[in-house]
Amino acid sequence: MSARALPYRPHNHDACVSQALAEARSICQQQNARLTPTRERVLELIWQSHKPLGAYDVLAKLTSEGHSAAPPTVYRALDFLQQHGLVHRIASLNAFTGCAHTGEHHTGLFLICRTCGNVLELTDTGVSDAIHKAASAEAFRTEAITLEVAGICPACQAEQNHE
Amino acid sequence: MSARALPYRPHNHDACVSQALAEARSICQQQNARLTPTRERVLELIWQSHKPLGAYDVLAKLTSEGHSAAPPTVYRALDFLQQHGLVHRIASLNAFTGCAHTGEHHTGLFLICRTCGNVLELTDTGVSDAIHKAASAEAFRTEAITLEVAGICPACQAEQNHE
DNA sequence: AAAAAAGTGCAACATTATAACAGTTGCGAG
DNA sequence: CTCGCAACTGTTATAATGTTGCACTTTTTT
Ligand SMILES: [Zn+2]
Ligand SMILES: [Zn+2]
Ligand SMILES: [Zn+2]
Ligand SMILES: [Zn+2]
Repeated sequence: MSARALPYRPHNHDACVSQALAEARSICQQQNARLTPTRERVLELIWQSHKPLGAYDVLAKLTSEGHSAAPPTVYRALDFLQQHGLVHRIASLNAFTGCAHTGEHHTGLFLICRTCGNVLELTDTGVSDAIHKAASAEAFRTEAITLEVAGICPACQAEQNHE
Repeated sequence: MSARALPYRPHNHDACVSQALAEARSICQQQNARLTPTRERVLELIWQSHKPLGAYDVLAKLTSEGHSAAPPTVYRALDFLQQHGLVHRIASLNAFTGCAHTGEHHTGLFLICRTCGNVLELTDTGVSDAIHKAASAEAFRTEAITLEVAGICPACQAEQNHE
């Protein structure tokens, strides 16, 4: 089989972060949106790892940096980032994760490891076609899809087998 | 096209409720689980309509009936009902809906109308096969799937066109 | 009947998210 | 330039959702 996806193996995560920030700047410029320091910092914090971060986790990191912040600060930044497709909210975790497919106008499928907490975002036309087809069969007009798969990632499966 | 699914047309909803309760009794008996009065009443309240109900909505109805209840009462009943496959939690709404496919050991796909709030639960092997396939391709071991589709139901689409 | 297990009531608390309003900043029109 | 609007931010308070811990009761098992 081919190489594991990034979250499942050691990698230069700083590259993930700087690429995400670069794309964010580019996208905001295109869309005439202001990626203010707070927003950029929140995005960077979200990208600290491939584990989704709760709004209050972000808040704690901000305040620990001396940033005088309250919940609305964080939620407003997260709303902005979601609106511009830079982060996703994981409904089953009440947490946020950086978008791995910015600009692609995609329907994300999230693989959430319940052991290590890492999340891998996929896009899969087979899946989204099947969903649209099923919805259409009921004459339902689809607008948004929440698709979150919980389970065990390959790295954690290997861990388990070594025990 | 064939007849619309139940939530999308007038129907004898009392039949939905009594069938759901009958199945619940049968399933609990099979599984040696105790469908106590509180649990049964919560299930009945959840089935009051095809719109998901929040835990605190259930709580309000219980207390308005004179039942001395606190949040844990409701959450415990809901946990029990979920455990036995009698209700589902809709993560994107923080709300609960009666299971329309009890006993089938299924992966639900929920079509959620953002206008009327009704939810239709489907099972679709095409969809779940596609999801399992996508997860397997990443060597991910799937345990649970959250799949919620937001949009406009056929009934509400018709409404819009009449305006 | 005694012991164990499952269920319930209750109080307190934890977590997640929003409302309302005042102040500030960036930016274009005149 | 500077006035004025729109977007953004800070702050306080509050709403909505969910959990913990413990004492007590009911049911089941032995
Ligand atoms: Zn990375
Ligand atoms: Zn893992
Ligand atoms: Zn019905
Ligand atoms: Zn509708």
